[in-house]
Amino acid sequence: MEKTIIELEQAAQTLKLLGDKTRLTILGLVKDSECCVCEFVEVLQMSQPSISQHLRKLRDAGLVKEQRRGQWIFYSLNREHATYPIIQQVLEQIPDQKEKLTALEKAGLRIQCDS
Amino acid sequence: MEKTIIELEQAAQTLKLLGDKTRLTILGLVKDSECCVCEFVEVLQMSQPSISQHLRKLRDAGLVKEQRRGQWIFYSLNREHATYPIIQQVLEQIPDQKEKLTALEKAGLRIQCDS
DNA sequence: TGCACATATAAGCATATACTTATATTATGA
DNA sequence: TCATAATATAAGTATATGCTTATATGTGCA
Repeated sequence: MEKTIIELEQAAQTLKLLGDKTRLTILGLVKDSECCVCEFVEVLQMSQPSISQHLRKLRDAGLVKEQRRGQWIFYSLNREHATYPIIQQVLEQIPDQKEKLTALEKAGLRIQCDS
Repeated sequence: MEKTIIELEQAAQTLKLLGDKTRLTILGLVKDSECCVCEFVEVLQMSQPSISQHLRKLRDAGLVKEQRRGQWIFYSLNREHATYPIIQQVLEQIPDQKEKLTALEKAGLRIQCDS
């Protein structure tokens, strides 16, 4: 496997974004499945504008992709990003966030959308 | 090899420290060999107080260790830190900083101290 | 067309961050 | 003991950050 070296400046930018509990959790959540804003709000127990602002930073940096489906906007991890290898490594070393989504599911709060 | 999971909060704290070009370079430098403050100043072309302040943050978080030898204080990577695996992975994915030290050496500015 | 929901954006504000300059601390060596 | 070198710390300041509340935008549906 070819090893790609990530420019220091770009690595620092990504690491700065990862260096926040909220954003790190968001990335941990989208690692496995895409999520919409209201799910983040529910899981993280934060205000909707605050979540939106964090998502915007992640999206502006290109770390996540957004896709509108009906009234929801789903966010997913951008695995094509130059710094994705860093994100991947980091996410492997922190607790899995999946259970938080299954808890949502049990509470009937998971958004299932196929429009 | 046992895989250790790093608490999200602690991971975020370390990532925040890594998310700065200066500190990321410093960690890249001490990855291979310990360095003293004046070497960082030379390599990074920044003021001494600024460097010292970055080093303090890294040391307060426990990411680096310091050791006085005569009038110099040498800094090295703390490989016992809980989040060291993250740091290690990140440093593997950015350009090696070693050449900057060899450049210093050629310029006769490397501190060699054995007191 | 109009209302409700999901989301984004704007503006304001308190705190954090990363420098600067000035000064203190510690060690060396004449 | 004094001057110098290496480093740390303090104080000041401009900018960045992450929230808040208020409002705008876009979609679905009666």
